[in-house]
Amino acid sequence: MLDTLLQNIINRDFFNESPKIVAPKLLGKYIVRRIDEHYLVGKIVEVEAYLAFGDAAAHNAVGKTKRSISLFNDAGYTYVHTMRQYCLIDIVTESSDKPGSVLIRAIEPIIGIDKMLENRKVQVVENIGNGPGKVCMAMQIKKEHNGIDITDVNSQIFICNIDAELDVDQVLNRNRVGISKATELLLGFYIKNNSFVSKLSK
DNA sequence: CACCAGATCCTCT
DNA sequence: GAGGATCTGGTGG
Repeated sequence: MLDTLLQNIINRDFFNESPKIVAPKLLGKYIVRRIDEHYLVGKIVEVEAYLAFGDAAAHNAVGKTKRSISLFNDAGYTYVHTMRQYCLIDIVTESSDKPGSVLIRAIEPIIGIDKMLENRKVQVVENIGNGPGKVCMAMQIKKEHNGIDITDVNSQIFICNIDAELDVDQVLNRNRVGISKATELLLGFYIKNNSFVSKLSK
């Protein structure tokens, strides 16, 4: 399976659309984290779109700053930032003059499950990656991975596609989680009946 | 320089 | 379901 993944890396064109288009397309794709010679892989089961313009919850809302500068890269680069003591990872969409992105909120562990359980210090597989901070802890994604090219097989992080497209009725839509601005926008997307999607705390 | 909100998570009740 | 841990960047004085 790993070999098949490595032969099916998603190219930049896939990400070169608006975040609200890219977000649902990313569901069911595989995020691969290479650490030296071994791999951690998770299926993306929940994402959120953050728009390039007019989105008060997006980190680009106040323009280009030290924190948000990676959002102004071209499509297919990472935007890793810290939220309190945790890291979160986005994929940048569209071209550099349109700083939108898609947050990876949850993964279903596929390869390297024992290592990810250890990274997360948990016993239950469902608790490995059901939250954006948990995804980064499980896959050992840190600030140093900000601004890297996820369409390059030589990168430490890239994204692959080996499954058929999800049926539209398998994708559900909801408000974004954990924000206080622009809460009315339905820019959260997740796979229906998937037990690895993050819980709503409220 | 000080303050404070924030795309979170964990440990209790 | 509530509250605390913990920390960095953005903003204003």
